[in-house]
Amino acid sequence: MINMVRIQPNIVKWYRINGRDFPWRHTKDPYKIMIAEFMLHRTKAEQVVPVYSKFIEKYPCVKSLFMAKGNDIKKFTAHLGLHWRSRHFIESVRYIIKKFDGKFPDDYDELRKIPGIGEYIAGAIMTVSFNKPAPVVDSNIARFINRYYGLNLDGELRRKREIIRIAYELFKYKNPGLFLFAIIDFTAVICKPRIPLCQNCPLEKECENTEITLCKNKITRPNQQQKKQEGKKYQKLEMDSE
DNA sequence: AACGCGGGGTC
DNA sequence: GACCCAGCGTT
Repeated sequence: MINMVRIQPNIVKWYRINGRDFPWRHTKDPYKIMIAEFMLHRTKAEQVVPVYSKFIEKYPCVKSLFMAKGNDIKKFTAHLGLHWRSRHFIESVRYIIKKFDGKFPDDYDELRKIPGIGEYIAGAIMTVSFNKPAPVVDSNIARFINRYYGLNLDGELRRKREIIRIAYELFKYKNPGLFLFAIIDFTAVICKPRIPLCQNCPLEKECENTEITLCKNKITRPNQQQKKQEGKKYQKLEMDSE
């Protein structure tokens, strides 16, 4: 059996104190979430902020983007790389207008049919915009699940059945959209790819990561100085009692 | 299941 | 230099 009683409240609690703030976190509008996620595709969030803000200013809704010229849209993605993504901005709203009369469906499988929307973005819209659980798995969430439950899987973690199943269970939280933002920041700052800050982790006690002992003994020891400096910014949290 | 994509930052 | 980033479409 999977133990996940305290995971979400603790990650959310950590997030309320230490989380990052981004403009797309102040809306539930599925259009804006979609635009943000298109831009965040393999791209650092900090890099997306100015581009997103200007884009939403110019194209605040589905219809305004539908009327836009392709060349004008390309100017926005020019500084983000992966230029083929500009197709998504154009074709997604065409599809939404044609098939859904401009209104986003609150259904995972229907969202998946929109050009440019894959499993992750469909899940993000379901949780953030519609407050419904979905199996949202990005590379960070996959890494967290693999570590915390000591699964020791390797390869393409995001597509492993077991990881997707656990992610779905995790997102059956009362506020799945909030949990998404929280776990994204938590995995970016604490349970990060290299040298996770285990000593600042509110979940350390119940974490079954075998990688951690390896990390503590071998990898992080030469970097104690670095870890201490980073650790100062984040208070260790007590476990939730609920 | 594996691969390419890209500018921009970090280590 | 090597590696990573709120993934997706293609093969």
